[in-house]
Amino acid sequence: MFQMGASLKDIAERLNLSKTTVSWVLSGQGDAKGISEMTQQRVIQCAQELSYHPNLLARSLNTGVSKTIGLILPSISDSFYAHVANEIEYEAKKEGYSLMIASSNAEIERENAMIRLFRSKKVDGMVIAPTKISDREIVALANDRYPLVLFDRYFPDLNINHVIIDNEKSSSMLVRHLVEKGYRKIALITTNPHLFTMNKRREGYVNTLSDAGIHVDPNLYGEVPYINYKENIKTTLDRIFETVPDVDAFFFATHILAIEAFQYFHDKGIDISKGGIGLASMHSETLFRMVAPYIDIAHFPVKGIGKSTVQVLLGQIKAQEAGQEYVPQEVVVPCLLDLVD
Amino acid sequence: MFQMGASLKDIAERLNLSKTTVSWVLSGQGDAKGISEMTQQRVIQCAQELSYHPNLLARSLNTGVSKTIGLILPSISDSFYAHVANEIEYEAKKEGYSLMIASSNAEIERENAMIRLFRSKKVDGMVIAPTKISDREIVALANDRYPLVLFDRYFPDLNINHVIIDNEKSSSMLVRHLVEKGYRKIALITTNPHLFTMNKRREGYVNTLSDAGIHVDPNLYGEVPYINYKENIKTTLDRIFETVPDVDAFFFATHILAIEAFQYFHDKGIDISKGGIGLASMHSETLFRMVAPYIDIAHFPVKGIGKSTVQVLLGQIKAQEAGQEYVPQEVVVPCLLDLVD
DNA sequence: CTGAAAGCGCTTACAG
DNA sequence: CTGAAAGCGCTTACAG
Repeated sequence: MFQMGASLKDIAERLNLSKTTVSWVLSGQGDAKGISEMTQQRVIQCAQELSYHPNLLARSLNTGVSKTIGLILPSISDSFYAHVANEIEYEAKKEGYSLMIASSNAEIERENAMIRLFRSKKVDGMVIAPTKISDREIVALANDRYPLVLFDRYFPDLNINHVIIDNEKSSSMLVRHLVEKGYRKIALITTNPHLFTMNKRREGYVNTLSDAGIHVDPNLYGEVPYINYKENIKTTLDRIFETVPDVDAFFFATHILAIEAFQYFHDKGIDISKGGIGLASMHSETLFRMVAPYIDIAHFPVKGIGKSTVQVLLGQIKAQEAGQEYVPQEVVVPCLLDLVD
Repeated sequence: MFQMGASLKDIAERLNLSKTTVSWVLSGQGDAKGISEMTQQRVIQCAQELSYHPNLLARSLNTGVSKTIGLILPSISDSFYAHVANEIEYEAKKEGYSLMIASSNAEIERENAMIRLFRSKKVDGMVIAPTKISDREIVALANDRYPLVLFDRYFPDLNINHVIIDNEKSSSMLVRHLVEKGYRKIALITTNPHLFTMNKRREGYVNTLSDAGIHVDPNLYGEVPYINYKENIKTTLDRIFETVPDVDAFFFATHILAIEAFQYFHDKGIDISKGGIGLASMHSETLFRMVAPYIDIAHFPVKGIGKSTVQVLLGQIKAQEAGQEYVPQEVVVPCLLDLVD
């Protein structure tokens, strides 16, 4: 070890006071407990001299509250998750909570391991963007009433807090706008269709086309496995262009697919800087607009997701601290539509 | 509180064993301590039934080791920092460490507060991308021999671990390549010049031009204050085009400036998709290449930075655990050059 | 106005 | 092969 640092006891001994007294003044209860002004001064003084840092582990062990929340994401570097993480950290900090963060790499056993670890580290609650439909440790958390909120993805049949976006509505709006602009052969490019989220986006697409009396051509549907999607998307697009040569628009169920498609179009000499081909995407990235000036975008509300997520989590923590029965919540945060004519 | 969960004591009582015995088998020392096979089975069995989660706070309090490292970044959502964070988390996890993360928003008092908090939370060490030249709490950490490594920016006069990139060399290479391609009026766009990092990049630029016998025109130098850089860069570029109308190339000391410049060029009708104007940038982002196919890039080695950073940190932790004197290290990770002819 | 004591859940000499 | 006891650094009734 390097320097272990001074403890309450050190200060108490040095000042010939009890640990109790020192603890009280250092935790701001000096006046409340009626500690004399002078004693308080001496304590504060001494704490500074010894450069006292309270041991929050000891406090947490005692109080059962760690003032820490655990965040588990498929990846920290993905720009969507990174932005949400940033918001969560900001909101948590405002309420006096720190953040432990871990990525699951979309591997279920990693996710499970991280959940167990965070439980053992006694985080007060967790925010998780889950990897798979339902799962052992998440179910265990829920059963034990461990404060928990899911986002991005969730399990319709599990009664757990979750904050999601208005998947169906936003994709409906995007597709409707493409239709309004005159596009008729609109391809849907999506991934991991077992995800509830992706399904909802697909429903939005299908329903909107049906409502508009447009045939939903299965040949215009492309499903790109998440693993190796950068390669797989090329095959998918090739196939669509082959089977439906007059495809006139593309709707990407998530921005990472759009990015790869841009590259594909570029390589194929398909110009997307003009308004020719119709484009729409759920979420975007830096420079999206410059590459595809006419793309319609439903921006994920990262701020709203981060904020709701923390609010809901703290709501559960506080309710349970107060011994109340807690009813899990669903929060739907609308996307910000960015449509171009 | 929700469920407090079972403790060693609960298991011990239930099995009529001592906490010692239970602790030993659950921490894998069963065989070493010669606990009978049967007892071990019973303990493990019971732990499962009670769904025992060891309280790592208690362990840490006892052992003085939290197996946690603290990471402080200007921003979690910035793509460079997010990628480094991802690597750090990965490397740390491999070694059994968890990550606490906080953003300083490039505000010095936030940074200080987070350092104090992490000290109190007893992280075993910290990785910081500091905000300002030198600083109270960082100096305090160094004085107390607290395991610490700085990255991205650092203080030449403080003897602290740091991992940085080959700023001067990489910018030299970029500028030299522009010169080789025939550009002569190369503007340098930089920010926060008080940063050691930015200075080095500027030196690379200046030296390379001088060596090539090219006049270093102060009018070609643009310094964009970090605060509100998205607005400020426009003024800067306007000024350069005014004073040096035949400027033929731009070297951006960091990618975020390049991104804004792309927008500026686009708005001004300056086409960068052809090879006309010379471009170079330290680091890049998604879609960079599509927007500016001919830009020369020195990619920041996020993997290398993440890896070195935890290696060095763990090196210090282990050395000090072993009671050895530790000498702070400097690690320079080279950028990956991506030059286009 | 201040203190002695118990306890949070672990680990680890020490003892048998 | 197993246990009693002290201690990590805090907080918090309880007592005076």
